Amino acid sequence: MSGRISDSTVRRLSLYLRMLRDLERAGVEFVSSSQLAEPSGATSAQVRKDLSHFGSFGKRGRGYSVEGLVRALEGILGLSRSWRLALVGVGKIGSALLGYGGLAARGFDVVAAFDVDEAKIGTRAHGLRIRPMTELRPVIAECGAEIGVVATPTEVAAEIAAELERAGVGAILNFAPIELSEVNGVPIRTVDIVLELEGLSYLMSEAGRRTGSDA
Amino acid sequence: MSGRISDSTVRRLSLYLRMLRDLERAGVEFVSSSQLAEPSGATSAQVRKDLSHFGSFGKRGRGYSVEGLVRALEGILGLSRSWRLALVGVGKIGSALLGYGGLAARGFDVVAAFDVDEAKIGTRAHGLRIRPMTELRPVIAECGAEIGVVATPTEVAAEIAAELERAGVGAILNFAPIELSEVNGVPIRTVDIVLELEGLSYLMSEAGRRTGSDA
DNA sequence: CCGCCCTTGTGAAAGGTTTCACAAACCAAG
DNA sequence: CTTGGTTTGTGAAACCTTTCACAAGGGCGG
Ligand SMILES: NC(=O)c1ccc[n+]([C@@H]2O[C@H](COP(=O)([O-])OP(=O)(O)OC[C@H]3O[C@@H](n4cnc5c(N)ncnc54)[C@H](O)[C@@H]3O)[C@@H](O)[C@H]2O)c1
Ligand SMILES: NC(=O)c1ccc[n+]([C@@H]2O[C@H](COP(=O)([O-])OP(=O)(O)OC[C@H]3O[C@@H](n4cnc5c(N)ncnc54)[C@H](O)[C@@H]3O)[C@@H](O)[C@H]2O)c1
Repeated sequence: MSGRISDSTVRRLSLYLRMLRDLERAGVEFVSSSQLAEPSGATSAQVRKDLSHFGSFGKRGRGYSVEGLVRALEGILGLSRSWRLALVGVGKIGSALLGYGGLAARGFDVVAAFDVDEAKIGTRAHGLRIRPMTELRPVIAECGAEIGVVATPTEVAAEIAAELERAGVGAILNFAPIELSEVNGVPIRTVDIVLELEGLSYLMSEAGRRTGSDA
Repeated sequence: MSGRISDSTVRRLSLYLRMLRDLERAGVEFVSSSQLAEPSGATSAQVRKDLSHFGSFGKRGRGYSVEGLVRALEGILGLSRSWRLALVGVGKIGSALLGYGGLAARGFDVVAAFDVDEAKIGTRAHGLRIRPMTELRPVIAECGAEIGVVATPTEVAAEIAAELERAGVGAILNFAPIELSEVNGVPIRTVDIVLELEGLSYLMSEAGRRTGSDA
């Protein structure tokens, strides 16, 4: 039980949790691994294997208690608490995030926002005052933000990530299309839209080549 | 050579291409697999293996011609042409995308935008007229958009994706936090920010548990 | 209490990806 | 032309993830 857990397992656990919360809201009491598998495109064996890394949560013949498994997964994923985010770069993507209710709804609260643009500093975006970069360290220390969000132009993204790490965040979410290397064990996840589009481009080209050259 | 190529290989090919384009702009003529590996966090062996699925592009003892490999990867990834995107849902995320120069710069042009909101229909966002949903099919057919982008509320995301597919797009990029199942071989990539944050939550909790319980 | 049906938890097998390690190839210098 | 230094391309090995398949356990009706 519980060695090093793969990224894809963690991903799926999040998806299971989503479904379980829906089931809980709907008043369902028990769920089987195969029902749980469906929405995430996994198999029932995979659900059981994923869970087995962390313990034994089901009742044979009966399935999993929805409520019990929700609590268990929240514990495993660290979602029984809420997390505080510090956003750097209140441009197009940064503003979209500030206005996105889906974050707070799932326990991710943006508690501070920073920018270099003098015109933006001091103004409010979605109820949050935009602060100058000079306040990054003290404010992050004070409000105890655990996750830093990089939404600045690509050229400065690496520098901002380093700055956030020095300011004490425990993880970074990056929107700049650049591979940031994690330092000091601070994990970094990059949301790279262009990379996703290029993946789709490959698949479409591949499909075209196959149908085009077969005959 | 060339069986089914894994997702992670395609991902890395995109990253290699990015670096190669920078090198080309900088006037570098040759590059070795180890130089190419660095920025994407891969190993030189991985670079060579990735490329070997598609052919033989290097010169032993010398490395890869930057220009040659750029062209080769553009061909493989389908990036020697540009792609047309149709955006559905011009809200916070949709607007951010419309204003994002990084898409067009990399050959992804948003050529049509759709919404149900009467207040938005007819207005222009970043030079593009926002169209009613009734025009989805004819306009996509007419302008030949290959990629559909779903930026609507989660509740309607699946329906919109199906609509896009019926309208004839060859791939879908989805921003709603829901796992959409691909139909008719139309690939779907979901950008799920909350899932990324939950992955970070897991890693931070895990780190806490390890340092917390060890002694 | 018994027997039946159902579903879990999990070793073992299969399948896939990454790393290793080295022969083959290329260039440049002498 | 030969030698030496360098880097590719690639089977084989190591590693990791997913799938298989079944014994073990639990509930329920009789
Ligand atoms: N807009 C999108 O839809 C989109 C999509 C994918 C990726 N991205 C990426 O996200 C990042 C931001 O994109 P955007 O479109 O929001 O850009 P933007 O120009 O709208 O916003 C960038 C913001 O960062 C601020 N900034 C610049 N330098 C800074 C610094 N050194 N410190 C702090 N703040 C600084 C700017 O003042 C601005 O407010 C870019 O890397 C972009 O490639 C954007
Ligand atoms: N805002 C963010 O930063 C953010 C981040 C991650 C994910 N998302 C996801 O992206 C999606 C859009 O989020 P948003 O913040 O832009 O929301 P939003 O409410 O700002 O925009 C949604 C837009 O979709 C339009 N719309 C609604 N129903 C429609 C329909 N049936 N057909 C066509 N258009 C329709 C609305 O009129 C609106 O313009 C949501 O699924 C959200 O969960 C948003």
